[in-house]
Amino acid sequence: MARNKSNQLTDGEQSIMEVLWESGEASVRDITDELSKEKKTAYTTVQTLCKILAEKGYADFRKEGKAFIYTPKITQKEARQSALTSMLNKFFGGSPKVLAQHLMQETDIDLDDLEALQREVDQSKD
Amino acid sequence: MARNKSNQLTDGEQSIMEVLWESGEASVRDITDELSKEKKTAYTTVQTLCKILAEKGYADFRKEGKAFIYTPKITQKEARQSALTSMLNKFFGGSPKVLAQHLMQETDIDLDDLEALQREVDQSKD
DNA sequence: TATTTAAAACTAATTAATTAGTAGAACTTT
DNA sequence: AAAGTTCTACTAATTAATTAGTTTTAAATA
Repeated sequence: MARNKSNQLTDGEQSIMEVLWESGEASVRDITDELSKEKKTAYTTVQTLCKILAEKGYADFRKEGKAFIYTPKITQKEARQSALTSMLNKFFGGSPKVLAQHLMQETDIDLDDLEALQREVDQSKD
Repeated sequence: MARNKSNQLTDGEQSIMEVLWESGEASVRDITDELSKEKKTAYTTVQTLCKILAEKGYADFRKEGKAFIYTPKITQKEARQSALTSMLNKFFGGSPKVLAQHLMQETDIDLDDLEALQREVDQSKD
């Protein structure tokens, strides 16, 4: 028997989505060039990953000339939500409080920051 | 070429660590029985995963009679820290503020809760 | 139009992860 | 001591993920 397909973005998928979120849309060539700034990446590697992203429903594509242009199908916000929920359940017993506690213990975030964030959150609800 | 070994706990590894954290130590039999309450799991599956956990440095073992007894080598807190840091970098651009914002938007946690947690955190620092 | 170029399509190799069966050793019980 | 139990060790099958080479196709240009 074998593993299930991960519903979370893998590292490779993530780095491509990052480019798509940043630029709105990008060809395989665009993505390859962008990723290669960080770490030399083969065109065909990106091509394969893009196809997988489309299969998994994270990206869409259209043909323009002979090249495929990919666009993100989920927003960064949705990806973050999904990641947050998944890690909440996996590591923190589903308790946001336990996560928040760790967050305050292990990062430089403090109450003032949180208050400011709360105001932003409240405003965006209107 | 192929993927790297994940430095994060996989789902299978996680579920075993959960048992070890809960009970302090457990034989393969103990773990198998515990996991099988949730989902029938073969003894040898647990055995394989335990071996991997030991290889990866997440668990220790000692022989008692003819059975191996496994103990956690990292604490749940350490696993949470590591997961938190990793997701912070992967999904939230390393920004705890962005994560906190999502946390307040998408869970029922609010500022009062966070203030209470902050007090606990402060106290534990003394 | 022939050649070059660039993209997709196809192929491939490797390791991790998941799940579990089988063989064999050692201990227990009758 | 023979039989049964239970554990480890070994083996194995399958899919996901990662990375990229080779072949084919189509467009651009000389």
